[in-house]
Amino acid sequence: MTQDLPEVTVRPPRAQRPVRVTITDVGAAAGVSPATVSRVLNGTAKVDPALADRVNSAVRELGYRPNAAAQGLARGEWGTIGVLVPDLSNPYFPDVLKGVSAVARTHGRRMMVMESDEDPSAERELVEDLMRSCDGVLLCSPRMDRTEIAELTSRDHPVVLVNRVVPGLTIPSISVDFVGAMTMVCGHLAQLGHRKVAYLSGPAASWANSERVRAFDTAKAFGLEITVVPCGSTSEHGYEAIGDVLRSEVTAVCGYNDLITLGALARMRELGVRVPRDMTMIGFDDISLDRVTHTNLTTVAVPREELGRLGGEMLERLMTVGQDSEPRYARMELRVRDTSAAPRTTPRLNLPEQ
Amino acid sequence: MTQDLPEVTVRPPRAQRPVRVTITDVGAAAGVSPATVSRVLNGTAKVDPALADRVNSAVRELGYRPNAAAQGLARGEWGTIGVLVPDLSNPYFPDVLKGVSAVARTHGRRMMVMESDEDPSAERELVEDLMRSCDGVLLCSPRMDRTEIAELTSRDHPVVLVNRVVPGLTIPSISVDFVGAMTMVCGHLAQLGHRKVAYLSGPAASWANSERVRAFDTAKAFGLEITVVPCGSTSEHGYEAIGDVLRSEVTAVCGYNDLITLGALARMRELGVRVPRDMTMIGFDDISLDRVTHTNLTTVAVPREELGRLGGEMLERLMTVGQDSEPRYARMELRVRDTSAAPRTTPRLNLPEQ
DNA sequence: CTGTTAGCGCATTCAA
DNA sequence: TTGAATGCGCTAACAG
Repeated sequence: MTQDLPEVTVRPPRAQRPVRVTITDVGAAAGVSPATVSRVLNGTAKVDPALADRVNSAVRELGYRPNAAAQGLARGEWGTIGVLVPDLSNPYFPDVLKGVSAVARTHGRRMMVMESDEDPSAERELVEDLMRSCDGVLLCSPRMDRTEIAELTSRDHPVVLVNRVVPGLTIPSISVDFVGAMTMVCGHLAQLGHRKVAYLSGPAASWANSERVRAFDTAKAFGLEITVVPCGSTSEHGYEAIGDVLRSEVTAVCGYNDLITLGALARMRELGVRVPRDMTMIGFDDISLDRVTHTNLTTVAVPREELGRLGGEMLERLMTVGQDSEPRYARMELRVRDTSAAPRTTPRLNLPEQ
Repeated sequence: MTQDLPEVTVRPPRAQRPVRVTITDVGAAAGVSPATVSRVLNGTAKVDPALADRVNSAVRELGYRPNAAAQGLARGEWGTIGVLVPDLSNPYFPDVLKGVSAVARTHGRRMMVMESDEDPSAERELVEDLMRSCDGVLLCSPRMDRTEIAELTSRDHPVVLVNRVVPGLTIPSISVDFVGAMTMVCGHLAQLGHRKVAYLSGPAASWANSERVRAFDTAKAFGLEITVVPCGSTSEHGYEAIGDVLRSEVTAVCGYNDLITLGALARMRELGVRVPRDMTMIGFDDISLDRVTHTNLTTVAVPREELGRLGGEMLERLMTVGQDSEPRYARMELRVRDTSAAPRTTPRLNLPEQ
């Protein structure tokens, strides 16, 4: 030997991979066939209690855990559902996820989560990925257009839409009547005596946003004049967007969601605009941040966790029974609180725009 | 025929299951072997461009998507990482998830999410489930005790701890120096002249909480007297818990997190206690709700998304290189803003407790 | 460069 | 009741 070096000089840093204990190992240890182990573990068939005991001990001793991929392959089911959301930072979606997660576990399923980062063009690939790894998919507030949704749902893979309804397509969906909700808001404003209102709109690709906007046509009939201001989805967006609005003659501002409205509110306070004396502010979603913001925001309550639960249930039904359910709507509710009031001055007559 | 009923009277509502297009189907359609299809899809080996084209067309026409379970089984890898969090409603965790999700996709992995609902006894099973369906697992703020962590990580399955360090065990972890952070807070308070401070503590099983508490021993040496008040993790908890505190002589309140502190703050405002004039309030995490709350909270900034990213990276390394990395710490920072000030009155001398 | 073969770990036939 | 055999869909090692 030239050196004292051991035979194997370089041991490549082996990746930490589980030493797989298989069902065969368990069978061997318990002195039974793998099939019996499977039966004991799944309760698929009656097994001699004595054998069952031996199997169970072996399982415990070896720390055996069935390989989910193998089970999935053999059963033709992954035991997993997928959820796509636009943005995890938006408190709206974690609440939905919470609901989904709960029902998923109830049905013994795992939950895969993907985030599109508000990028419609990213959704397609993510959904495809979910489809090939999950038994069913929940699309939360998908930003893609109806053509893409139609295509994605045409492959017969269970899909449920949350927060989106695609007219003309019979896709199971659970949503909120956004038009109705925003109409209620407009009614509230009209009754208070508001005439000119600004709407801080949501993400461009958001269906929930365009639905809200649709409500304004009706509102017009009631004498409400609504200016749509491009905004976004975060409090920052609201904070930034409100500047121009203040230079207009509006007496009330509705935000696409609570975050936007609260952001705008913060800016207004900085500028000395008092709410609701000088300006009525209305949110959407009811993120129940009251305790945190000390702002009793007038808003529309959307049952986010329930949306998740109901969506999960629909998906479950779709996967097991294969029933095509109708679009459903969760209850929502206008919560009139402290940020809406009659405009201080009688609203001026509509002057011709210059 | 007795009736006009069709032959098959009752078609049992077949569950909607994907018609599985397999790699063999694609091969057949393209006139090549399944292996070749696999090769062009994975770029595993050089393939005649002509064949590749035919394969690609076939894939497109048939709408083929590889079965993730089968791939996982064949490759011995699921292409999935799992994340366990205590509570999705706590804005802290979605932010971490966002970071994890981002790096996961970077490495072509999917993300499985589970929630323990702050129940330490639920974690065990969830982690087991994650382990048998994911290549690696990220435990975020696990509530279980160190024994259980030790056991769970002893099976050689890649696990990374986020927001938790287990002394004595060499488990890769990414966390924040909570003791140091809280010590900075205490120093800040001491320098302002505070003597008696209340701490609204976090979830009982939270390690991050007990670490924060540990800092108070040091603080004692600097003359700070800190009362630990059981609280929780939500703004509601803070709102409820602050009542008793106000009846004591403390001049400053620290919360386990921003939510608690803001909840307490809301209650104090209701009661006419002015901040920071009458009371100094300090949070933790820096949930950057400023825009929303219009409260410039003095707090400790914790880089949540970065924690997720770094945790994900560590896990990735662990899975591929198998390198046992040291516990790492993310940078945090005391952000002194508008809710902390010197106590209005000179703090009274320490009177003997009665 | 390509096709054939042999598992991956499990559930589920089918016999015994 | 139990064991042996088969296949889920795919990748990888092997020949050609």
